[in-house]
Amino acid sequence: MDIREVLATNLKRHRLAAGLSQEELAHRAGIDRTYVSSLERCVYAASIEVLDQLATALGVEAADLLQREPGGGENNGPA
Amino acid sequence: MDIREVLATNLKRHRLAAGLSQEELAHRAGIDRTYVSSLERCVYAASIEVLDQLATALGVEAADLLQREPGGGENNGPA
DNA sequence: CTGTGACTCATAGTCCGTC
DNA sequence: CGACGGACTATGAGTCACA
Repeated sequence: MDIREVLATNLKRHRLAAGLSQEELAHRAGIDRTYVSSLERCVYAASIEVLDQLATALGVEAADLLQREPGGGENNGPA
Repeated sequence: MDIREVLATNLKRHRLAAGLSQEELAHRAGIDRTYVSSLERCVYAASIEVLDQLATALGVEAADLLQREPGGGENNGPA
């Protein structure tokens, strides 16, 4: 599982949990609306700088946005 | 406190804890020798992709490298 | 409100050599 | 082994128009 997906998933989860639209989050984080969209669609591997901005705008820690889900991208074996 | 400093500090701490040189870590993470040096000197704001590579090479989670130190750049709140 | 292609600019990331 | 500068390439960062 790419780290981008982890970020995209967590970003969306936290954004929805905060009851914000992509536009609202983008506005709060001081970044472009379409950029947030791109991040949630794994178009980019964000730098830690925007990661920090996003986290602050969501009221969480940067590390929270990189927390991998136990069972989310679970791999059932090659068989 | 810049997020870069947090990364630089944690990166160095974990690298030393693992008993690795910058060269060794760079080799294990599959990234450039001088890049690790630059990261520890806050020259760049790494993307989450290299962050993940570094974390894996160190045997920790990407989120661990972004964990802020309580007491380092402590801010007493906006109030 | 959100996804997407296209585009420009900045910088992340590599390679090389030196101290 | 680690800091450092330069040149280069790949990709992230930021913005617009349209569906």
